[in-house]
Amino acid sequence: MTDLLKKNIALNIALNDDEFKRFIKPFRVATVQKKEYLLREGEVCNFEAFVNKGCFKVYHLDDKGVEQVVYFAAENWWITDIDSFIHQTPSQLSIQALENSEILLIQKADKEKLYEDMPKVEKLFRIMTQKTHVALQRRMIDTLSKTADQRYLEFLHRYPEIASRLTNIQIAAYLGVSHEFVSKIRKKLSHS
Amino acid sequence: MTDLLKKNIALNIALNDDEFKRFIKPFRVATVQKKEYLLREGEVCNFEAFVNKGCFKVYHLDDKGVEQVVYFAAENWWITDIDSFIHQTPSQLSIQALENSEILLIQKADKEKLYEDMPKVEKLFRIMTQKTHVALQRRMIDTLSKTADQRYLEFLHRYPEIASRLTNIQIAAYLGVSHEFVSKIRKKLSHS
DNA sequence: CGCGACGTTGATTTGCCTCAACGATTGTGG
DNA sequence: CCACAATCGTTGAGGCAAATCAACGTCGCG
Repeated sequence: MTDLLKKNIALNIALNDDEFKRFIKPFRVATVQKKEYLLREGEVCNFEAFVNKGCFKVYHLDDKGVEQVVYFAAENWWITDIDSFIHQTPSQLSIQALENSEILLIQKADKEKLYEDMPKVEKLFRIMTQKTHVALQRRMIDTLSKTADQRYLEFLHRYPEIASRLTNIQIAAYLGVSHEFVSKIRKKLSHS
Repeated sequence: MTDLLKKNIALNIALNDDEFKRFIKPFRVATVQKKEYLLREGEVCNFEAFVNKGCFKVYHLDDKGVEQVVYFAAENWWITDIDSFIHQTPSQLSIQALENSEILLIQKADKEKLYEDMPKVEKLFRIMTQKTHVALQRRMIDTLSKTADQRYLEFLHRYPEIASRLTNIQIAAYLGVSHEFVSKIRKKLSHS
């Protein structure tokens, strides 16, 4: 149940068995059905979660009702609306399951207790946030400088195992283009 | 010399005078002339810096030689290439002074010593990275969903004191549009 | 003064959107 | 298990946002 999380953490810091036990204690397992929401726009996000199984989209709706996907989270990813979580303000994002999923949930208060009790955890989340930030910075540069064709290929290449589980519509909402145009990109790429 | 930094830190954590003294010790003052580089693409970034005076751009050059500005940093901002800094790999970014500037520099090794000696510093930089990440996430959403006109206005509104010190060309490189188009946006906005 | 960086404007082109129609696939209730 | 609805994918026509290219005026600075 917690093996995947243990491996995930080991990528960033070393915890012995006892430390991991203390770390894992405040987490609760939850199952989420496809199309269910973990968070809806306007709610305050008071959790962080690790995806054990399944897939989620974290997205924003603009004034016209168009979706922008901030990120997808499949196995081995963490999900939260970091803005709402930190400031405890109403979320501008929604989080929805794209498949029947299983997650490990921790509440904000419990996470802060972990920070206090285990300095290593402070370090762990600092490193995780830094890595996420680096990835977003790269995506920002790509979005500013590359065409939709290039970004589509880039996305397939970087997240092949996630991309294969997504619809064109979902990928389009990540790239910031219409799904019709994604369809045309695929056609162009297929015979070339 | 270090007053601005002291205030900057106080926004995120509380340090007493002794703690601040220990914190500030590894920092060195440096002056950087306009157009000088703090970091060039391909170099490894082994510093982090706090801007006391002046202004910098952190940017990437794409294959065609077009600039994308990742962010501007004026007084009270921190600068580093976080990717290169963390992984100690060649930087894909450059950092250049846009004005004669003064900064407080800390080397990577010294920063890591601070993390070890002062757990509060670990927390400080975790919070700072989180805030930066939230801002970048918002910018990502805007870039995906809004027109250049809207993003131009948004930029002026969010960073008025920085925007007024920048050329059209620099703002264009931040928005991801041509500088000619920024000129046309300004014209349109001026008589409306 | 003269040069280089910046800003403006117009003509043309291109990337991508919008709308609409239709086929394919998936899901669901009877 | 099938029928039918809903969702998804494809394709085309037309339009708009923004790029590109080119020309020219302005400003600051060595």
